[in-house]
Amino acid sequence: MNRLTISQVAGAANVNLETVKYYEKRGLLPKPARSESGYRMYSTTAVEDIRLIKRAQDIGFSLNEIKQLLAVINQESYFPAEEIQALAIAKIKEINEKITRLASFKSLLEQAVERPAHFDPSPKPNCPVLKRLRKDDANEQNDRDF
Amino acid sequence: MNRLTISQVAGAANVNLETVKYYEKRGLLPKPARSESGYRMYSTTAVEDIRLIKRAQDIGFSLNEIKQLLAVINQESYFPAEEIQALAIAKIKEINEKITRLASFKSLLEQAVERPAHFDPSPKPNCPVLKRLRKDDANEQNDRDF
DNA sequence: CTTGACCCGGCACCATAGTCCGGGGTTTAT
DNA sequence: ATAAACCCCGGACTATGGTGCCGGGTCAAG
Repeated sequence: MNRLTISQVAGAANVNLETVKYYEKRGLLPKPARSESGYRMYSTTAVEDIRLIKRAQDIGFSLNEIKQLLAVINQESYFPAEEIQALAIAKIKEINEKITRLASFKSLLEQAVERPAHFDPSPKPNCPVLKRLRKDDANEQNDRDF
Repeated sequence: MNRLTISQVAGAANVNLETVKYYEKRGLLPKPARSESGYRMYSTTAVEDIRLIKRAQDIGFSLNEIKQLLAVINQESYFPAEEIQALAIAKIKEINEKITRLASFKSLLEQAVERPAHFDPSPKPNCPVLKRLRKDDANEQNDRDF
């Protein structure tokens, strides 16, 4: 309850002021109290809320997903507990997969770094790392929705 | 060298045909050989290329970043080895950070799952998990570029 | 040899996630 | 009490990553 203005919140969360409004419009941030003259008044928790959203986003969730996830996290679910439960579990699974992918991509890059291109400036079309990478990558056929 | 058509490649990689063209246009996929009549002819490696792109993307890299990363990975660098080295190292660091974020977000969700909302259907505004989450989240102030 | 499925290039269109702008009030520091 | 700085809302604009559509050529099966 620190009566922050929108620009203070935006500044503290390191986002554009418009982004704060945008998240409000999208329903990711609760509608803040208003001053007599109509100015938005925030408490410091709003800053943390935004930071959480940004983290979730950075991790690869869309704003809609984050909205759902927030409902799960603070149990503001208007639909059955089992559903949100299932949602959370699905997301956890997704996160695990993502971690796996990150790890393998990372080792890919590490290999590339360890074997620098100092020698052999002419690019071989079939370097072993590329092949390896492709093999690593070939299994696990996730069905995306395009 | 299996002489795949674009739709076969797209089908195998589970993306839209237009996406394949798009990646080519963006320089993420090498320009394929053409048949006499101008049809694109792919080898099976194109499928793996696309899958790799999709994975990298899923992990949070933009197409431009992926383009650079691909250059690093298959050493098609037209710029100094140290630079691509540095790029790769920076990306590895990024990946590590992302893994950390994923892990903490995951444990957040796990907590929410473990403590289902069966009891107390009225949403408390200040549930302990939310607070916890916010605290977890409060440190580490990464400076984004908005 | 025709018909349906496929491909070409180019351009239009879409969703997501912001970001900016402008006209008009408000607050604050001088 | 007045300028500078801040806020309001609505709408336009941007970038990214595709996706759709179209007229026209091509390929393969019947």
